[in-house]
Amino acid sequence: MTAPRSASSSATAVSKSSFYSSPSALSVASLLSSCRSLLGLQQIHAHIVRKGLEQHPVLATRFLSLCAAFSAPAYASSSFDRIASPNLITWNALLGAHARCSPLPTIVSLFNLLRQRSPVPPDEFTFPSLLSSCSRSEEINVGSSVHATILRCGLETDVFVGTALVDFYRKCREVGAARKLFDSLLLRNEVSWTVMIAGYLSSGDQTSARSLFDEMPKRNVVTWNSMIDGYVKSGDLVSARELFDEMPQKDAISYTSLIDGYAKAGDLASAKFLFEQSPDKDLFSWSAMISGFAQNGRPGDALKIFLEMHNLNIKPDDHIVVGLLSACSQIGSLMLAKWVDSYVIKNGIDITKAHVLAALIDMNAKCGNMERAARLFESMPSKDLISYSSLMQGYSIHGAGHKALELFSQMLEEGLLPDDVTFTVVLTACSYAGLVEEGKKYFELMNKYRIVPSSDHYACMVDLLGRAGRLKEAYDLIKSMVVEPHAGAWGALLGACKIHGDIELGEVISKRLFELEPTNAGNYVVLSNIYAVADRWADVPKNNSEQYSLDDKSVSPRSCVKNWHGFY
DNA sequence: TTAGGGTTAG
Repeated sequence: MTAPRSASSSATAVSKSSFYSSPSALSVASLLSSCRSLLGLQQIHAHIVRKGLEQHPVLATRFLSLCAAFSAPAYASSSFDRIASPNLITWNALLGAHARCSPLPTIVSLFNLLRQRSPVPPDEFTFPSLLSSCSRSEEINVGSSVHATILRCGLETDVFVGTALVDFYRKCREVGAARKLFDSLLLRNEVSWTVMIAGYLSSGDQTSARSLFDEMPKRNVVTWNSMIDGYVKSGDLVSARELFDEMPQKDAISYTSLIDGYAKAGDLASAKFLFEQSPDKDLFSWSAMISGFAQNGRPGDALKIFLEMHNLNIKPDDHIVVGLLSACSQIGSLMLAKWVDSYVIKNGIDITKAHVLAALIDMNAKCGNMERAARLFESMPSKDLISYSSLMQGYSIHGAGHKALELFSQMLEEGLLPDDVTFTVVLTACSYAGLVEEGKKYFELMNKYRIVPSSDHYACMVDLLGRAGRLKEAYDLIKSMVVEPHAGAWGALLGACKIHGDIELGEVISKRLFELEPTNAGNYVVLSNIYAVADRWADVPKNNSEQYSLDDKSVSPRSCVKNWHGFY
C-alpha cells in the first residue's frame, strides 16, 4: 500500500521514531488495546488530550476503531475533526466507525469527503465499510454505483471487497447476482462462502445452502451457526439438531438458535436442557428461555429463569424485559407488577420503544393497575393497535366494559384498522358488561373489516349470549359455525347452562366437552355444579369432582382467549 | 521502513 503523505507532514506531531521513544504514546497504545467499554475509552481519550497526543496517527486510528466497536460514531467524528492532516488509514477508520450505525446518506457524504481530502485515493480497506452500509439499508442503487467505482479503481479482486459485494447483493435479495459474483471471485475465504450460504438461506433455498456448506473447504463458527439457524427458521429442527451435534466448537449463538427453535415449537423440555448445557450464556440465551416459557403459558418458569439471571447481576435488555412483562401479565399479581415496573425503569430500559411500552401497558392493565396503564397509554405520541387492545382488555377484565368500548370508538376515529385480536377484546368486553346487542353489532362489524370470525370470536359470542340467558341462540350459533368449535366455545356454553340451571343442555354440552378434552377437570366440576344446584346430588359423584374446587373460571372464554400477548 | 483501518450469524 502507498505510504500516506501525512507521515512526512509537519502537521503530524509524532514522527516514526518518536512512536517508540515516547513512553506516553506507548502506554496509551497499551491502554487502548485493553479498553473494554465506552466509559474506559472516554477516560483514555482524556489522557490522550492531556498528553497532547491527539494528532498521533496510530493512536487516533486505534481510538476510532474502538469508537466503532462501541457504536459511538458522533464521538469518532468529534475527535477526527481535531486531527489536522488525517491520512487514508484514519479516514478509513472514521468510515468504519460510522458504517454500522449511521444513516447511509451520512456515510456517502463521508466517503465523498474522503475522496476530496484524503492524501491518497480510497483503497481496498475503504469499500467494505461503505458496502456494508449499503447492505444494511438495502440501497441497491447506491450500492451499484459503489460497485462501479470499485471496478474503476480495480479493487474488485480483493477478497474483502469481493465478499462485501456478494453480501451486498444477497442482502438486496439479488441471490442470482450474488452467486455470479461469488463464482467470479479469484480468492474466497470462509466469510465469502458463509455470505453466499446466508443468501440461499434467506431466500428459503436450504438445499443450495447445504450443498455449498458441504462443498466448502473450511468452515468457521459463523458458517455453522448460519446453517443451523437457517434450518431452525425453516422449521427443520431435526437437521438443525444433527448439525449442532456435529459442530466441533459451539458458542452462545449455536445454542440460542436451537433453544429458540425448540421453544417456539413448544418443546420447552429440549429448550431447557440445551439452555442448561450451554456454557456461556449471553443476553440472547436468557431472553430465548424467558420468552419461550412466557409464550407457552408458563409464566412461573419464565420468572424462575429471570430470577436466576437477576441473581447473577446480569443487566437486562429490552428483549428480556418484554419477556418478563409478558410472564408477569399472565401471573396477574399487582405487587409483582409494581416491582417489575420499577425494575424496568431502574435499569434504564427505554420504555418509549413501541414493543416495551405495549408490554408494560399490557402488564399493568392485566394486573389491575389501570391508572398506570392509562397514563402510559396517554404518553404515547401515536397510539397503535396493540396498545389500544391492551388497554381495552384491561378495562374489560376489571369490569369497565363501557370504557373499553369507548376506547374502541376512539381507535376507529383515529383511523386505526382493528384486527382479529381487537375484535376478540371488544367482544369479551361486551360479554363481561352484559352488552348483548352491542356485541352482536360488533360481531357483524367484523365483516366490514374482512375479518373471518375464528373459534375465539364465536366463543366470545356464545359466552355473551349464554350469560344473558339466551342459551338456545348460543347453541344455534355454535352449530352454525363453519370452523370446528373448540373447547372454549363449548365451555362457555356449559358455564351458561350452570348459571341458568339448564340441566338438559348442560348434559349434551358436557358429553361433547368430555370427548374434546377428557382430562380437563373443570368441565366435570361444572357439570357437578349444575347437578348440585338442581339438587340432583345423586349425579354429582359420578363426575369425580370431589378433589377439585368449585371454581368455574377454567371453562369461561377467558381460558382460551386471555393471553393476547401470544397473538402479536 | 516496523505501528493504525475492512467483509459473515441470533
